[in-house]
Amino acid sequence: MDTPEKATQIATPLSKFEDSPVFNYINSLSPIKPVKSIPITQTFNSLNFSSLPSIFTSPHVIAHRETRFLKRNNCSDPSKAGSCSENGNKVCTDDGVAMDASQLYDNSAQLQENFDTGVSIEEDSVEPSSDSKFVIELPRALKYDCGSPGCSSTPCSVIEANYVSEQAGTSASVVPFVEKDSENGSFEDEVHLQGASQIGQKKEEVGCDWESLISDAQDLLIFHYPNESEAFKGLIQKSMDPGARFCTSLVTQFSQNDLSGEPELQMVDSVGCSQQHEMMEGRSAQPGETSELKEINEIEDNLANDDLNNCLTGNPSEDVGDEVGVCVQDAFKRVPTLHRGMLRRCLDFERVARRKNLNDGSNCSSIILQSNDKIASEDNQLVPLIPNSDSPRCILPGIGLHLNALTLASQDNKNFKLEIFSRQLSFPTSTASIHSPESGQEPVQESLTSAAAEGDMVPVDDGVPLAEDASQTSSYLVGEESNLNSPKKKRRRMELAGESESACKRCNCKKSKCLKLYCECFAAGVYCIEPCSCQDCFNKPIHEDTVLATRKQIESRNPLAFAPKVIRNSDSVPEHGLPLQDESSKTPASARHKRGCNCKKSSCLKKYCECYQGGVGCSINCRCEGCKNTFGRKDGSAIIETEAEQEEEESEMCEKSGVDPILQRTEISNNEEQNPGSALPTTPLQFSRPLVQLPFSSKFKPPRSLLSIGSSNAFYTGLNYGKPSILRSQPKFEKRLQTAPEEEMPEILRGNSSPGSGVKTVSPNSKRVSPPNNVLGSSPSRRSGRKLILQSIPSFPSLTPQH
DNA sequence: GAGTTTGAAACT
DNA sequence: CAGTTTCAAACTC
Repeated sequence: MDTPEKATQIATPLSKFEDSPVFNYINSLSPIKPVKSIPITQTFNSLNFSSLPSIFTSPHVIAHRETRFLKRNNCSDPSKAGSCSENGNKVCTDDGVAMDASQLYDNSAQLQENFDTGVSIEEDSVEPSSDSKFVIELPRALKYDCGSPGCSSTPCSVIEANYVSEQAGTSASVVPFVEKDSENGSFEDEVHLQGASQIGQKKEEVGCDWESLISDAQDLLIFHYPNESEAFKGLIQKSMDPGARFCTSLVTQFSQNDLSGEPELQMVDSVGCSQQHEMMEGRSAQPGETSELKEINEIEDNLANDDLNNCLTGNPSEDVGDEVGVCVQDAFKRVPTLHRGMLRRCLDFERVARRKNLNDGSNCSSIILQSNDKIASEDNQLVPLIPNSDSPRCILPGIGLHLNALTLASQDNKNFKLEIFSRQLSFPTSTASIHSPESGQEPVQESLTSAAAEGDMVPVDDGVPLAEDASQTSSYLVGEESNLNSPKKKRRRMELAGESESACKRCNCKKSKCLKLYCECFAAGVYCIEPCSCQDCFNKPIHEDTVLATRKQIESRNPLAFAPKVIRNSDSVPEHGLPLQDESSKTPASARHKRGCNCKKSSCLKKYCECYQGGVGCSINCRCEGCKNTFGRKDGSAIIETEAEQEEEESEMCEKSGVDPILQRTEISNNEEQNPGSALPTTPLQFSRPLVQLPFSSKFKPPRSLLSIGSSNAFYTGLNYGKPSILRSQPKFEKRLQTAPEEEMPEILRGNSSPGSGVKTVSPNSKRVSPPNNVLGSSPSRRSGRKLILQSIPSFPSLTPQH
């Protein structure tokens, strides 16, 4: 449905757009004329698209944001992607209409990321309906015009056109956004009307774009990170594709505060402009979302900045894209050059490799290519790539950072955020969408959230255990921020602070050389830093090659080794649209440990238990004994966590009171069993969780691309999901679920040892296993499990259709 | 801070 | 795949 409609839509929007005086004006300005995108993009978009949503949704609460990030990133990415990978060509080649979406898409891997970003953006613009699109485009044009004077409208226009086409292609994929877009559309319309006069708004928009850019830039930074400032510089200045430059410039601006703030970057003009345009487009495309994304990006940026500051006083590399910075400068000024810190910690080993590649050729492209290579092995991987790219930076750092930033965000950051928000606020719907973090913006967020109401809004579960993501992110922050002397203290502090504590990963390895998963830093995909008490540490940039090689080895053994251990459902749920579940998703229970724990003595009540440590409940995948995980017991399938949790709690209560825990457990197990099976299918959440886990846990290896990504654990999961089709990320889930569990589900539920068994119920809990069989048929007494199951079965199909 | 416990990771 | 060993975090004192 997407493609055809998109095409038509695109055409309409364009036509409309063209009709608009603004468009005409832009056209006059820009030498290049807008080219309609190629259908091919759609495929990418679709792919990316679907993947993104699913990915984001499921893994972590943050995932939503991430997804948005991705989207945002997409927006920005497009520019980046364009600049970086092929995009670089695009962006750079303003002249040559580098914009070719097709080119961008050409690189599948690149496409994934790019697509994701681009798609989301495009989708927004396109999907929203011709009107929305139309509106979006116009704003873009305006933005471009206003935003980058030097760049002149022309590039922008071209870009826009390209985007439009692309968007059209992608639009289908991003269904969800469409609605928003539609909303935005009205808003945008206004913008258009105001258009010319709205330069100030443009700035704001630009700021948003910048934000997106920044986020992108962060990504870039991350990529470059290994190289550190030099890498940045090199990437930015040298190879930097326009897009990359753009991003980098943004980043640098952030980092450096731009303070100098001079719009030096004329070089960027064409390119930069194009990038900006792209960025702008991204924004324009998704006014609301973009704004959100921007906010997120900003947050990330802030976080990154903070982190960087904390971690490194290091200098960001040089600023390249001052131009962009100029517009954005205001907002970004605050951002110091924290990137480095981020970079340090965030190491994406892969990225490092990418950087190398990038250095060789086009930075971005090379990076993408690498990822692609890895990913290439697996079709879906492309999608993963995106996540990966994001994940490392965005997810781990980004997300965590965001969260942290929100909470920790310096006043400056807050101000910046506030500004952004205010700006966004100007945009009715779009602004609402903004997720911004909690920090100062809460009020706004609330309003926004109410408006958006979606998972995205659901900010992160900072408080609770986001599991790795959060931990990682936090870790980064923490690591940088708190350079506590003793790791233990630090850790404890972290713990005290919250789960994020885990984020700061400081290792104390003595024999592993920090090259094994024993090392938390290595496992998290970050380099060891001073705070670490490790001995003979090889997990340092100096030993980058060794680290990468080791990482590859480990990944070869277990592609998911570096994937996030905890998978969150929340994202997926929202998409599906189950409200209740959404909430449940918020709960820790919603998330599940990828592999599950194997606790025998800790009762899953101590940090020995990875599930507990990750702040998630135990799942079917767990083989723990005497599980008392307060976040959710095994049986309590994540699915209906809320209920399950309640039940669990009740059971616990009973236990405490003297009731047989075992009995309860059995019940629970039944539920779990039921849930597992049901969970997958039934509610989005349910299935999302199980799905997520199942695929990985059960299948495990699927997603290699993710692996390649490495650090991007969270993303990883998302990636997997993402692969499928654009919209279908969920569907994919379903498919996967279906493929794995789902199809089996019925049997499993009924006959198979356990639904979970499908996945893994496995031996440990033979107890549970037996019940499952009965579960469906037999008893089901209470449990929501049945309901879930029943629902689940039907729901599965229904879910897809809904989409 | 040292020692113990614990469970994941790695190895066989 | 199962069992054992290694390892480092988590925990206790």
